[in-house]
Order: sequence, then structure tokens, then C-alpha cells
Amino acid sequence: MADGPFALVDCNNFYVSCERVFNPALQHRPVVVLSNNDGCAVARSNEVKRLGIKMGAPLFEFRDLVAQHNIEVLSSNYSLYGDMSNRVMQIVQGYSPLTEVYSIDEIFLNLKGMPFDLEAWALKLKKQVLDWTGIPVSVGIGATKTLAKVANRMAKKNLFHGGVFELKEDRRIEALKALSIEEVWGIGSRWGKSLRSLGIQTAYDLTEQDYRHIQKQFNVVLARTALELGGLSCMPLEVMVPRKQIRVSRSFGERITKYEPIREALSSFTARAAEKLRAQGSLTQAILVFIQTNRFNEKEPQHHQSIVMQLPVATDDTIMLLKAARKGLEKIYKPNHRYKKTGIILLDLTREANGQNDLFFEANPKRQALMEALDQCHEWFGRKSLHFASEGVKCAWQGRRGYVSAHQTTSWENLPKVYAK
DNA sequence: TCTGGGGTCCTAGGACCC
DNA sequence: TCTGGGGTCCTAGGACCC
Repeated sequence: MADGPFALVDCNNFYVSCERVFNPALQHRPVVVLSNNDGCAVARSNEVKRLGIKMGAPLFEFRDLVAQHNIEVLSSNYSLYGDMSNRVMQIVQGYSPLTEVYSIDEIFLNLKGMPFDLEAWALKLKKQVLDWTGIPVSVGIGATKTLAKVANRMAKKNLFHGGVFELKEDRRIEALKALSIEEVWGIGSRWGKSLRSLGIQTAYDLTEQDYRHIQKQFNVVLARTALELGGLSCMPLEVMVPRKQIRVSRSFGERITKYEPIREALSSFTARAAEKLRAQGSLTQAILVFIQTNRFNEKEPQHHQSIVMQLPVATDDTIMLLKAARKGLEKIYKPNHRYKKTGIILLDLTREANGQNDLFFEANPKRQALMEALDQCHEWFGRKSLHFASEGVKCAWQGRRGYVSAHQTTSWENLPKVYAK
């Protein structure tokens, strides 16, 4: 299955594009979408990128630019982005039977055995996605996934290709010579630095190394990247692999010292994690609970701690998980600290069919029915419609979300209205 | 004062066993 | 001063991704 070629379809400035679909006044204006809690920039329009605002930059650092250039600032609206993502993915999946949804805004396609003009094919795909969803995408095509990534970069940079680029073998070396080492998929700033100290400055330089040497000095991941840049495919398409862990965590809107609101937040996250777990049809055998103070404030007493709680039996039962989470929190919580964040990670996930039956634990059909009803209720009436008492009602932990747009595609109240003249 | 959240994989090192 | 060697399992931490 590692045989290429591969295409990578990547949505342009995805969150910003979603916002623009429902608010055309945002077109051609600088727009930035913030992370949870309105903390930092997670999506930027091209206008904002040109102003030099970096991915992940905290809002308080670029407030002056916001005022100066009249930048539209938005809180993130994940239900909208998730829904738009599904629409885009469905269309793209019609173009190849073998696809891998890599992230909320990226999808790989295997193009093996497609004999036709790939660029024309990609232009058609791009147009259909734009016409049907309003989301602009770029398409990169290459012999390996890593080269498809390279091609996608080039498609985005050189707009005269119409947002589509096929990196053919005769252009490969030239393209890799022009690509600095940190821009390669899988090579971050740390490894980039150590590679540069060895005289490896560009993607091409990496392909000139003996991969066994790279593996020895670094690791197999980097060795594979080197091979892929050389045109040898060694990262197969991963079709719908169930998650190996599920994490839910949030920073609080304000620092919290008391136990009770932290427990409420953790209960909420646990309930959400259990829901995700059931959605993918898995069971968990152990959970990790953690709490953290603000690591940026060095003057305050710091406390970062986590604890793993083993469960007596693999389960997807929210009530069992809530109990375990609470026990864990009791063990690690310390009074007199200003906490910033808590969260839960479900570990050791197994498929339901493989779940071991415990001699001392009989599956409770009533409880299972309750969980099903809960999930249904959330699907039909929203997550706020029904919740556990331990999640609390005050939600003192809830983050800031000062600039949120409407839920145009997932809420009846927010459905856009169209008037005929 | 304000600085996200959710994933993956790999490696080193300690514990433990024979 | 000498005080095995090798295998497995687990965990923490570090790197990367979007």
C-alpha cells in the first residue's frame, strides 16, 4: 500500500475560510482566529500572515497590530469547523477509494493506477470543493506522502498554478534544493538545528546522506523522511485507525484555587472523553488525571502533577470513569495553589470485542442503555441538554470566548436566512 | 494581566528476572 | 579493588504534527 503517487488536499487558512463562508464581509480583510480561551492565534488569513503575526502568537503581543490594521479577531468555533471539515472530506473521498483524513483540514489520497492527467483531475477536485462548500483548498501531488507535502507547499506559494501542483521526478531535485531543512514535514526547529550543524541545510542535502547514518545519529523517523524525499515511499496511507489515547483538557478562564470547581471541570472533561471513547467503539483500562498551575508565572508556587488510575475492568462507562477521575484528583490536588488547567487522558484503549470479562464484574445492561440514551440526547439536543451533577452548574472554569461567531451549520437558531426578492 | 488543545512515535533508563 | 550479562517491561520525557 505504500505505492504512490499520493495527493495531499489541504484547506487554505481553514478556520478563517470557514468564517468567511458565512460572513463574506471578511473577504480580503485581515482575519485571525484565536485558540480556546482567546489565548493565541491558531489561524491567520494571508493578510495577517503578511503582517508578521506568527502561528501561536499570544493575542496580548499583537494587540497593537489589531488596532493599527483593523484586524478582525474571532474566538474559535469548533462545531462550525468540524462540520465544514466533514463536508470537505466527503467530497474529496469521492475522488479515491483510498484516503487518510490526516487532520481537520488535510486529507491524503492514494492515486495508484490513476492514468489520467493528474493536474487536471486535481483542478476539478479543487473546483468542486469550492463550489459545494465555499472552502478554497490546495492540492499537492508527489511520489510519496512527504513529497506530496512539498508539492502542496509549492501549490500554495505559486498561485499561478491555480492552487494545484504535481511534483514530477524531473523537477524533484530542483524543488528540494530550494526547500530549507526546517520546512520539511517531520523536521522541526530542534532537529533542523542539529542537521544544520552537520552541514545539512536543505531538503536536498538530507537525501544525499546515507539513511543508515541518519538512523544511527537520529532515529528511524528521520531516516524514513530522508528516503521519502528521495522518492521511496515508506509511510503508507493509514485508513481509519482508532485512536490510542483520548485526551480532554482546557485552561480555565481564571485561575482556580478551590477544589470543588476544579472537580467540576474535570468531571465535564471526563464525561466528554467517555463520549468520544464510545463513539470510536473502544474501552479504556487506565486513565491519567493531571492538574497544572501557570508555568509562565515563575513567581507563583508551581504544581504540576499527574496520576494514573488503573480501572478494575476495561470500560466505557462514564460513571465508573467519573469515580476514578475524582479519586485521582483527590490524590494530587494541593490547596493554596492557583491552578490554570486540568485534564484527563484515557490510556490503554482496546476494541470492545477484545475487552476482557472480569469474573467479579458483570456488564450492566441498564448502565449501557443509560449511556446510549445520554449519547443520543447529546446528538439531538446538544451537549448542554443533559449532564452529570458532578459537572456542576456554575462552570466557574469556563474559558473566555469573547469574539465567537454563530453556529451556522449545527444549530437551528443560527441557520443563515435567505430572502428572495 | 493576557501565552491552546489533542494527537503520534521514539528513546533512555530503571526495575526486575533468570 | 573486585562486585555478570542479557532480556523484557514500563515510564518519563522529548521530539514532531496540525
